[in-house]
Amino acid sequence: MTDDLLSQLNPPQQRAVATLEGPVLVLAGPGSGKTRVLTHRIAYLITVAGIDPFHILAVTFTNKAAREMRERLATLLGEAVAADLTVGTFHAICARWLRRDIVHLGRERDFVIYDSDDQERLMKRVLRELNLNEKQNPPRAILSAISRAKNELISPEEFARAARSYFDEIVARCYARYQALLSESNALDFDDLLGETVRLLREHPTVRERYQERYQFLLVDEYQDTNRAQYLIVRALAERYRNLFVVGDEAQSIYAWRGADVRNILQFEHDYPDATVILLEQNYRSTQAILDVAQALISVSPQRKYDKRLWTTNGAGEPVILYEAFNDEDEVQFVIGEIMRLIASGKARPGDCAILYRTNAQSRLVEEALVQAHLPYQVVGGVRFYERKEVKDVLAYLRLAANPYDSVSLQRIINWPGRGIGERTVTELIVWARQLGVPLYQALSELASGVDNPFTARSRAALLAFHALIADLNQRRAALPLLELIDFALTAVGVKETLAQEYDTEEAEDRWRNVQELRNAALAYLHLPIENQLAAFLEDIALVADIDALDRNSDVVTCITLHQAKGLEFPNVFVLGIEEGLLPHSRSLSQRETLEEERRLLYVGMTRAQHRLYLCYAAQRALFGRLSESQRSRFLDVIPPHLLKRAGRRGYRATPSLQNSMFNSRSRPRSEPARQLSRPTTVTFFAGQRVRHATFGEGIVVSSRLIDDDEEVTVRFPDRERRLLASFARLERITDG
DNA sequence: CGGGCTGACATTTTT
DNA sequence: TGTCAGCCCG
Repeated sequence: MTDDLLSQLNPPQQRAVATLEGPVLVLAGPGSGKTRVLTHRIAYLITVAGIDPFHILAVTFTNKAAREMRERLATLLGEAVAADLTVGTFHAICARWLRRDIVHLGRERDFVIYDSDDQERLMKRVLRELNLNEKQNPPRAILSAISRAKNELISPEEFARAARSYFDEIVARCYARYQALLSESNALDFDDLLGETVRLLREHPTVRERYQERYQFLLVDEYQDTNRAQYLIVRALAERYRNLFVVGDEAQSIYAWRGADVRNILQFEHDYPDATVILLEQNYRSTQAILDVAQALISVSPQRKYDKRLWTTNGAGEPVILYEAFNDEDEVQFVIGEIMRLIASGKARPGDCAILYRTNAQSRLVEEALVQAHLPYQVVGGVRFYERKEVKDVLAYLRLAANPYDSVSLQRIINWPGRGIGERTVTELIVWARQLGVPLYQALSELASGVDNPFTARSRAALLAFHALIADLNQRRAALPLLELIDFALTAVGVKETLAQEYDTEEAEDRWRNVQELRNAALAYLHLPIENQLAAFLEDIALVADIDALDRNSDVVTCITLHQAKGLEFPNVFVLGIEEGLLPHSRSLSQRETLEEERRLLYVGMTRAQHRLYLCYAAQRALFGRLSESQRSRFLDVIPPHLLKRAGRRGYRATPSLQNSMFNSRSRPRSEPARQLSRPTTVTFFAGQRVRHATFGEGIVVSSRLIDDDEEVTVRFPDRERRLLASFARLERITDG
């Protein structure tokens, strides 16, 4: 067994697996087998060092990774051993710990977890209460400021003290009220799961020691993407035994925008001077051609403390293709055509292909084209199942059954289905509850007991009926198995009838199917004790990520954002929209750090590819359904041309309109002149476009093709069709309006 | 109170 | 392109 575990590994991997004690930092380049190292190390700890799996904690970046790791270990060591390990994401692990120990912080263990939609609803309520305008104070912006504060463990009071700007003052007031309402609702948001855990470990030495004793061996994956709170959790746990094993790659740090701090990994050696540092540089995933391109891109990155040099024995492989498209439609058509070609020639199956993009919005066009081509596919992300309205509405009832103080859920369905409680009445209820200083649900209870209240008899009756419904659900929770509870709720609420009434037949059926799917998901929880079923169900739903649903076993094309693609690999990878403003994204251009993160994002995308990598960009792209010109990304300009094989509209460069060229020259910093490859300038036309010719007048473009470095455009003029060379004809585009 | 219409406006990435 | 807030009317 021991020999087995090490014999399949290269020397640095072996060191990483066999260095059992003390802090270890593994810098693992993409495709260098870090997952294998992690699982083998755990197996080694258990079988060779005789460590009880009970004492091992492994933190992964996604639930899916956790599940896969546990499965692999079950194969290596058996189900029973794997079951004793603690494996999960920071959020899932913290949620579990808090269920057990949050009482030490003076809170209830049946808390609900608020997702970003819940957070936004709560923040809107806060703004209304504080008489703040939603337009001037966007809830999302305020929430993101609060999230940043929470990641740094800054309390509302501290935030208020440090506030310097007007915006910070606003945020400070919102933060305080937001936190009060969360607590009143017996709810935690994502950041609280981490922050409250830090507080628990900090403020309660006996609890901290208990966890330190339990988790004597710690493993943390994707360490470059941990935030301050996660760093503190790890530090607190590792304090005693110092058996801390972290794996990461600074070049793949892509989550600074949500609080990840790359300094955590860069300063590991400072935090733990006795750390063993291991570099994994042999790549087992990609061809040399792919690595060369990726290396060219990342070598320009300024901050690289650990300069890994990836190498492989895989051979050169096929050249990386750069496709220059007329527009986004053309780009997608090329990708589909290429996938079909690969499949037809037996070089690939649909499941070997992945289409990567920067923003979810780009997936629409891709999806449409895949449908048209009859290619099977899956889109990761986009409209999430558990965020669909009908699903969240039903969930709101279940959440109230678990915790009636959940005010966001209560407000969500207090009038769904319509039961005569309008906006006016809801506002009145909120104001009244605040006067009484109690959560909304308790205000309803007060109402039932007949105290003085501001409601009309009609409103009061409606509110009481609603209160009775929730109280009933809440009572049945303890006695009913989850499935029966759900069925009871669906019937009592009249969900099916409500959907039938709200939507036309087809959509109502669609939505009802989604509700049924939610019900099916509950089947997995029936083996638990009845009193735990609902809580476990709700918690898992709150913490699932899109990527968790990714199915690598089905033979379908995967469409996915660059962020979600981290950690995955595919034989054939297509990266779309490598254009200024999209990748790098326009929101990242103003700061060096955010811009560099975009570079790493593309690096992550490129290094997902095993055999074939296609890089694509388009000269025109529909944005909000409006056509706009784009320029190839600066990231492409640092790749030596000989590493790329160009395809498509070769030599194309957009002829910017006057407005565009003004915009471009202004938006590009003077200190950084535009890097341009020397390419002939041509003009691009596409079918259907209206054009004007000095002699022939107005016409419509029928088709267009490239001849050498010029473009032949066929245009139908009033008299007849003519073929023109774009460089001579001086065709003028006619734009409507 | 509820339904329907319109116009404004927004999109980065996600546990 | 799609969503959502705000307005009007029954």
